[in-house]
Amino acid sequence: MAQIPPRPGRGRPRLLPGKIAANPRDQILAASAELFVGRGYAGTTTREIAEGAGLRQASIYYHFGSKEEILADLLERSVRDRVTQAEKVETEMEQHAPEVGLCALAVSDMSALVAMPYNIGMLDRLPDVIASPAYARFSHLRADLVAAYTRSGLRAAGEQVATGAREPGLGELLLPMVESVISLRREDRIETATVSTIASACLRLCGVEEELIGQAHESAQSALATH
Amino acid sequence: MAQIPPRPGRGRPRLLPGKIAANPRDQILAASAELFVGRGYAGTTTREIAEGAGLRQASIYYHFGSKEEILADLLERSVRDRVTQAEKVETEMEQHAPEVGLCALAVSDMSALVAMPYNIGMLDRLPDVIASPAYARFSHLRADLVAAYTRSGLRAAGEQVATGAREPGLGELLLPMVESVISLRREDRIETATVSTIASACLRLCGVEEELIGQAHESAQSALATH
DNA sequence: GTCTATATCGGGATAGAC
DNA sequence: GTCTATCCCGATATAGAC
Repeated sequence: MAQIPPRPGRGRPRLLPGKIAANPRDQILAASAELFVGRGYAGTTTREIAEGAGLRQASIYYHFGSKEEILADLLERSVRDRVTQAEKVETEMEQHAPEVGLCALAVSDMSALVAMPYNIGMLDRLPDVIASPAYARFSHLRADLVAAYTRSGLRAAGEQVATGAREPGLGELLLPMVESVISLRREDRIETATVSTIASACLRLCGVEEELIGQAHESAQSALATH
Repeated sequence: MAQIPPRPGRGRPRLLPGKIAANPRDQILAASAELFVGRGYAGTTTREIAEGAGLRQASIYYHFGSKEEILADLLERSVRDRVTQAEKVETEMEQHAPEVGLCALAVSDMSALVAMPYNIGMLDRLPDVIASPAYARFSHLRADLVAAYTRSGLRAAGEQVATGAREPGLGELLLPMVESVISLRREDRIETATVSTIASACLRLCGVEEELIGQAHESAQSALATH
């Protein structure tokens, strides 16, 4: 916030100049996100985080009480935003055709995933993260997300698909597919064609007929744009 | 510590009686598999492995040179078998209809995944495993698997699907979906209905028409049974 | 072949100077 | 607010008894 130029008054000068984020707290979060996703939570050391954030290992503890607290912060950011956005899209799409709603949900969720720095959307799929006490406080958000996909999926699904997909919940099939967008990223970017392909796959998975898919895309796109 | 006097013999008596596996080496592998998948590789300690295998931490090093060597063993088992089986199924299905081939590939691969103890099929998706030097020696096998799915998928795909799925490779979409069977397991068992649902999803993803899907299942099932 | 004991190292976290 | 220095614990791996 109130950053006085590098005048060495309160606190020593930072070891490295700032990168993307302005304040050190966000730099720590950014570095942690990258490392947690790239090496796992347990596989990442606070020294590596410090190096990535451009300060010393001990300085992290001025901003966070523990390594786990960093994880908790990242987890909350990554999941909560997706859930609120998913439910918002869901209600906005009630007036549209079922397959349009599902398409919009998938597209907007993938956009959210891709917009997240360093693929932190996959954080809550890592075993060491799930095993962490920090995860328990956010696991219900994940369940909300699955539920949203199940609802949208069942609306769009043809009959034979809907009954066949009771076990497991349709959302548990759709969500991994949507989240596969994460591993398809290259260098922090994603082709819009890839997003379209995956969204189409979701519709096909629910048995939406081929002719409707293309149109659902356009409808979803414009519906999302207006809001 | 040190409250029980030791008994002499060729090697001291094991701390705990054997569980599933007969020999200690397999017990170590089994315990490691469960722990690696449940807490990540870096998040698992050799003490925990030892406890799970029913011996002392240091005794592990009679059977394996290092923790990483255990990981390498597990990685090789889990991926190699899938690749050989996938390519075998692929050639056997050349004479059948394209959608039957893809269905058979998906079903047999899921069977392999589910047959693996403790979901080790997901091992090579963990960041800390991928970051490990042990992984590099097997990453090409993973690529072979993706390639097999891409080939089978393109054969089965309708035209608009095939062109739309160039980027990313179709296999990179199909494989995560097939592997989602892992997280849908409950207590080491999986409903055959779940496998069918996912296989159907693969066919739909490739644009196979709804009427053909049911029959493809039966054909694939019987074709797999004869071999 | 498994144990006990321990060396050695690395990681998270704290204390206190500036 | 960041640093240096260090504590303390836990983790991997080794040595050697039995």
